[in-house]
Amino acid sequence: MSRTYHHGALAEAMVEQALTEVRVRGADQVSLRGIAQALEVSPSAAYNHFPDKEGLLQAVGACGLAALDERMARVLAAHSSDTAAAARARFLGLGRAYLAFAVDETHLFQLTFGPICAPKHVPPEEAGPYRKLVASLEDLDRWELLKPGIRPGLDLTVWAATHGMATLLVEGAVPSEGVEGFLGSLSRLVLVEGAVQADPLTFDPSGEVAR
Amino acid sequence: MSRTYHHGALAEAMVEQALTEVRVRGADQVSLRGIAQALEVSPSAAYNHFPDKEGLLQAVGACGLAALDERMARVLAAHSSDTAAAARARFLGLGRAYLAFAVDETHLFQLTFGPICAPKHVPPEEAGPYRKLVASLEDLDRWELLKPGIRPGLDLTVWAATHGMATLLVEGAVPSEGVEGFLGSLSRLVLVEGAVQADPLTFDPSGEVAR
DNA sequence: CAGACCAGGTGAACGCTGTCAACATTGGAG
DNA sequence: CTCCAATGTTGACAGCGTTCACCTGGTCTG
Repeated sequence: MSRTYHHGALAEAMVEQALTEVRVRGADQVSLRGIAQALEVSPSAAYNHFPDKEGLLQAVGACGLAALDERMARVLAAHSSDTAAAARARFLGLGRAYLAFAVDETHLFQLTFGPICAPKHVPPEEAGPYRKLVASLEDLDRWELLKPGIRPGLDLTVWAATHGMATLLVEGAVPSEGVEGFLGSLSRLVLVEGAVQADPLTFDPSGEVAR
Repeated sequence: MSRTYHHGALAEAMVEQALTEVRVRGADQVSLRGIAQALEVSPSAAYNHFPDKEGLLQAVGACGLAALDERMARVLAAHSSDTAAAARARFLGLGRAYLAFAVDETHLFQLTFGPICAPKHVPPEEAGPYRKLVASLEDLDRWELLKPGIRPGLDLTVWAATHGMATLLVEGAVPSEGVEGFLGSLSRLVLVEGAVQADPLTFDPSGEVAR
């Protein structure tokens, strides 16, 4: 029906539209004008809500970070019991969630961790994904599932490994079949032997991106 | 000194000009027209040598890969002796070279491993940096410096960790002071204890970019 | 040695982009 | 009821990548 002169929630609508366009075509293929046109709005309307195009894309990137965080939160919720097996499952599940996000939200991942957005994020120590990783490692430590003597600096190293594997997947340098091998190898480096994994550790890749 | 009508080596000159502009301003801040202007040449002249702007940038990205490879080659040359200590030094030196490249050639690194160039590279198994890493790990294995049972998949994991740390540095998510801590932690995961590192392992960050 | 050839240059033009300044519209507070 | 601040519009600008028709001049051929 005939749009009123004032849209009412243009900022949110623009982020949402930009989000869907980023997901299918990639961040550098979306144009402010295109988004405005899709919303039947003048191109310059955006400047009432965002300082510039980068500002809009940064908002989209924040959505990407939130979506990743939510995937990881789902993993934690799915393995919340207080057992050694669950601690292992959380650790591997978090890694799998991170990599799954990279694989099936390639463009969004690239924007979220690319040059436009990365410098604008809150410092990683305060961001959800990193904190979840750290907590998971502390858990493993409590259950004495970590190899002895490797704790110092482990957070950063595991994060770098996972994030690096994600970017290699995104760049197409490694096929997505390599994910399980990577997780296996990482486990071999970090986890104590024995305690063969008990539960299936499946992760549902339901592709919802929040807000 | 009036330039002749035909430049003679426009392709190389454009790549070089683009390279220096990428290094200082970043790939998405360089324009074909700007490069042409700097070379006192018509903007459309580029299309005699490159299919489009991406083609030119891909050539620049290839230079970046070559520069990284050369840094790593220098490390190997500096620790070429056939001893266990040298094998260790090569491993750590390669990692340090990779990270040093990311730190002081941030923009070039981003282009080289970004969406424009990454898909165009030769498969990593044939590229210099990855092969050098693999060779280094095989070396460590020969000297029995690797922790037992971790060999399968190690190449990919160590590569991912190093590349991931490099991207975190580039994104500013981790300060460059974290490099040594990372290398220490990675060593702790991968290398057998004892054999404290003997030689200083310094790496000269002389900032030459080839070609 | 004339002349054609063609790789490699030019210039103008097109459509697209992000951005801005000046103006229009309107819901809601006083 | 009035006015205002928030929000949208219009028109313009400069710069971008890209294309097309044309021009230049060294090299090879008859």
